[in-house]
Order: sequence, then structure tokens, then C-alpha cells
Amino acid sequence: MSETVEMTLNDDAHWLLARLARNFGSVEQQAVAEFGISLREYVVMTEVQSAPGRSQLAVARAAAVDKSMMVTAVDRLEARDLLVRKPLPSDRRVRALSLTDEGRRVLSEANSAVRAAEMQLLAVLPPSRRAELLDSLRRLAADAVNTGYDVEACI
Amino acid sequence: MSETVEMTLNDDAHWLLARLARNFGSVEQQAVAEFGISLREYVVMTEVQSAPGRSQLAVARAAAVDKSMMVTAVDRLEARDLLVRKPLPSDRRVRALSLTDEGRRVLSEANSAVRAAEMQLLAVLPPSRRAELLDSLRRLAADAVNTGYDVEACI
DNA sequence: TATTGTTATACTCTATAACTATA
DNA sequence: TATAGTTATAGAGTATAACAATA
Repeated sequence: MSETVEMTLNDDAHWLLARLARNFGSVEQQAVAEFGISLREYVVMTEVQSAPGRSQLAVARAAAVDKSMMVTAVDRLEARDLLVRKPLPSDRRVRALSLTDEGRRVLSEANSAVRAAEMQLLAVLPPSRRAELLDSLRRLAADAVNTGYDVEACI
Repeated sequence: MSETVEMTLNDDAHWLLARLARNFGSVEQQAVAEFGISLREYVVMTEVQSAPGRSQLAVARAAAVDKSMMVTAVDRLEARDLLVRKPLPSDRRVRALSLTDEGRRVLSEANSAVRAAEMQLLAVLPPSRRAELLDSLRRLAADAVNTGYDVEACI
């Protein structure tokens, strides 16, 4: 008979990930709240900025946000003149998204706040460990897309 | 003037953590569903088993689960005879938690399923990277408790 | 018929606070 | 008065699916 290995929550990747995601989310939500946006709106803005002119659906997929949740986020960002929906002449179903000048300004400041918050949250790890952690997380996220267990809605 | 560094979501620790937590949760939820329990119930059982006899509150804190959400989880586990609440004679406010034989059996099987799922989810990383990742996550979680930005409710 | 964006709905999760029974 | 456990409730997040406009 093989001995049963005692497993604790500290060996559970999901438990650790969920807990840290919540902690990071709580801290960073406060960071972006200063600029009047939610964390999801920040994510959408970041993704729009990285490649402007894409459809809502394309941005939603890239940001792992559900398309029905995109609507609310984009509505609010547009109402605040941080982002514009521009109907695409070649395909009038599509609304191409891009940030306004004000949107870019706000995103830039929010981004600084988020980076500062993350630096603090990750400070306990030595720099090389920090880089390795992010690299591992990126690899896992990329792998999820390949293997198909990626979930659409997020954050 | 310093140049603005373009940040993408792949550089965002919170976005990566939240996304992976969701993916892992989705896969592992299916794994434990075979045994008729939710992921939170699995977490509670794991924490109870690691140190039986503690109060609900002590287990809730250790598992980073809100005490009001503990009630539902413990109710269901008790109804299925996987866990028992035993009033403590020395302090009759407290209910000491412990698993039943059936509970230990179910947990053991659920645990194997979870470990198998995590092995698959982490397979893309080389073994040393896997160990380093878990270690980094553990350090961050421990640091959260120390620095006080830890959030109670989780999973 | 399929796709983009929108709306609607039900469900779960989360945060909060009130309440009880004990201490 | 303070704590352990319970209950209640409002809000946010999530998963689905239906729908209109367009392709």
C-alpha cells in the first residue's frame, strides 16, 4: 500500500492563484478607482491601446472578457469620453474601438498606479523570481489557449 | 522626458492571476464534482483534515473563506455525513470540525483528482519551474497576511 | 445561415451587517 | 462587552440565451 500524502492548501495551485488574484484585485481596484474606472475598464483600455481599431469582440477575446460584459465597460468608457466606438464602413456590424486623447492620458496614469501597486505586492520576491513568476504565468495562460481549457469571461 | 513604456495585459500580474485562477477553478471544479462536492467544500475539507478539531472560524480564516460562506459549506458537508460539527464542552459557542471516515475517503479521492488535474494544467512548465512557481505563490500569500492586504473571502 | 453587438435573465459570489447564544 | 456561529440582504460577477442588424 502506498502511503497517502497529506496535502495542504499551500500545495494547491488553484487555491493560491484564487487567493492572490483576489488580493491583487482588491489592491489594484483601489489604485484605478482614483481615476474613476474599474479594473475591468482598465483591462479593456489596456487591450484597446495595445492595438487600436479592433472590434469589440476581438478586444473581448484578447482580454478574456465576455462580450456581454464588454458592452457595459465600453458604454461607461465612451460616456466618459475615454474611448470611442467607430462603425466600420466595410462591415457595419463592427464597431472599431480606440482611446481618445483623454483616454490615453487616464490610462497612462492608471497604468503607473497599477505598476506601483504590483511592485509593492511583488516586493517580497527577489527580482529574478519576480520575472520568472510572470514568465511562468504567461506560459500557463498561453498554454490554456492552446489546450482549450481557457475560460472566456474573466476579471 | 521619460518614454512611456507600453504595457500589455501579459505584463499585468493581476490579470494573469485572475485568468489562471478561473481556468484552474473551472477544470478542478469538474474534477471534484464527480464526488458531489464544490471546490469550496473541497477546500474546507482539506483545511479541516490538516488540523481537525478547530472551530469553524479558525478553519474559515486558514482557508481564507468568509465565515458566513463557511456555514453553507459545512451544512452541506454535514448533511452528506462527510464532516461533523461537535460542540465544544469548554466553550459552547464553538463547534469543532472534523471529517468522518467517509469524509476522509471522499477527500482522499477528490484530492487525487485535483492533483491529477493540476499536474496536467502545470505540465507545460518544466518541473523545476513548477516548484518555483508554487513557492513564489506561497511566499506572496504569506506576505499578504503579514502586510495586511490579505482579503478574507476567497474561492 | 452566420456573425457583431446588445439586452435579458437566472445564478453564484461577495460584502455587510444584524442577530443568537454563549463567554 | 466581546466572540462564534447563523441568517439576511444588497450588490457584483458570471453564464446563457435570445434578439436585431448586417453579412
